[in-house]
Amino acid sequence: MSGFKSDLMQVLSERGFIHQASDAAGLDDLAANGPVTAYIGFDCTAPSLHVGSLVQIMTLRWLQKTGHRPITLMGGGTTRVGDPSGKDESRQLLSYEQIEANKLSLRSVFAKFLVYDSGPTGALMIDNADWLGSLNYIDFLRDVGRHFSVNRMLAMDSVKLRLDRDHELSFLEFNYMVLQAYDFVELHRRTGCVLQMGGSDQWGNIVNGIDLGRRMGTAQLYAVTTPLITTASGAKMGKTAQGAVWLNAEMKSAYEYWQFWRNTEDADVRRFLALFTELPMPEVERLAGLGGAEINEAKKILATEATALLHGRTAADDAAETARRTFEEGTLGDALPTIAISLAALDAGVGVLGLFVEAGLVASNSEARRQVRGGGLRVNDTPLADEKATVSAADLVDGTIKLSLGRKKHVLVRVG
RNA sequence: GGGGGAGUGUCCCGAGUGGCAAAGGGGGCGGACUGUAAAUCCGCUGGCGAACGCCUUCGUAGGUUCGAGUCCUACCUCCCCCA
Repeated sequence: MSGFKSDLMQVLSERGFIHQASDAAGLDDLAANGPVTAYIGFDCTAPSLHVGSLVQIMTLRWLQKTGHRPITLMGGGTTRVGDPSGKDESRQLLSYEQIEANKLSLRSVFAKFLVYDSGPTGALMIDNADWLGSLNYIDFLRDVGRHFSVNRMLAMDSVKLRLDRDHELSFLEFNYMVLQAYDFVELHRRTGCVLQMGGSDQWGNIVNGIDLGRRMGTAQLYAVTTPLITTASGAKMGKTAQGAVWLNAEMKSAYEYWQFWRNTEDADVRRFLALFTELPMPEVERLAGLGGAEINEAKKILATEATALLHGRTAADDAAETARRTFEEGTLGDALPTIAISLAALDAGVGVLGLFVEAGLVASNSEARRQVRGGGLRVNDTPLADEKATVSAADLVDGTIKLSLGRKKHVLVRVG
């Protein structure tokens, strides 16, 4: 597995980032001899990235740390077309305004993981709308389109999936791979970029880019894909009941993010420590080797380290401390989610069902009712037996009321 | 253009003789057991309501009927066969 000369390939391979590589030895040589410029493309289909994209971001981070230059390519252009890879139905087209809004919202996250400056390894943020938006159709077909064989395109997994299942693949989407391939060539011309990385579902698209590059006379280009991260139980990473585990702080607090990692399955601890923290590998091995209940210590470290990368060390420590107080001492931590309620309303008495809805712990009064019947709701750690109950100022403990759904989710109510 | 088939609880897949808030899975949430894990077992899984109950829901819009997911008409979308 190891035996790489370059720090880049050595690190990526030993930490489990590499799923496939087009010419690992060639890339290793290149990376050992000087800075390599590499990019990963990001769709602008949502206002935030979620943990599913974290592998890609970490890949770029390691790339930069080992002395190379990362490019985050925003798919401002390609998102207008829509990537059919891995989807068996086409998505709703997003409006240009939506795409722009998403793009702006995504940017902030990258700056936490990468250093953007003008130095030789300074990261670049580029938008493929810069060139895709102004393409001339005829010129594009003559220059780029002639290098694509429809025969081969039809054999691509992303296309075949749709055809085999009799699902529609629009001509629009059929062009996606052409545009992405062209991106690679264009980025090579503009920045000397020779490596494209991405999730394993992007393999076909990336290799197409390499191919197009050869036909259009670029230098040798390279591909590396990362494994699709699923939990040991087979579930896709990043989706929870509350929705995706978002990276933007306003959509997922540091505390909730910490909790997400804290609840990692035992069998995933080693893999996740390697992928989502920067702890040295010997330390990762030591932590992953902890048996029985001790593995919980490793999970806490995983949670704190992963949270620190995204939200900063202070917020991570704070989240860890809040969790410790909440779960190990049974007291309250100050990073728990909080809602405010007016003193007047409290004096009048507030129905518990509505309060749990307001706290965001349940979606509706009906759901709250059901949870009460199932014994899932607690006020100040006392199981709620009566759905008609109200809370008042008398329930304040040190100025707060603690609402809980299940063992793990807590929201504090404060007067304000 | 002609003929045939399909669209179901807005998470997904899927049964459904005119009485249906609609079978069954998966997923999710909660409970028990644990280590804030996994596995297992149990409960819940449209909204409002303290409650009898009321409202909304089966591609869309009309119609027949005491009553429509189910029957009729038109339309939309998709699939298959023929041209």
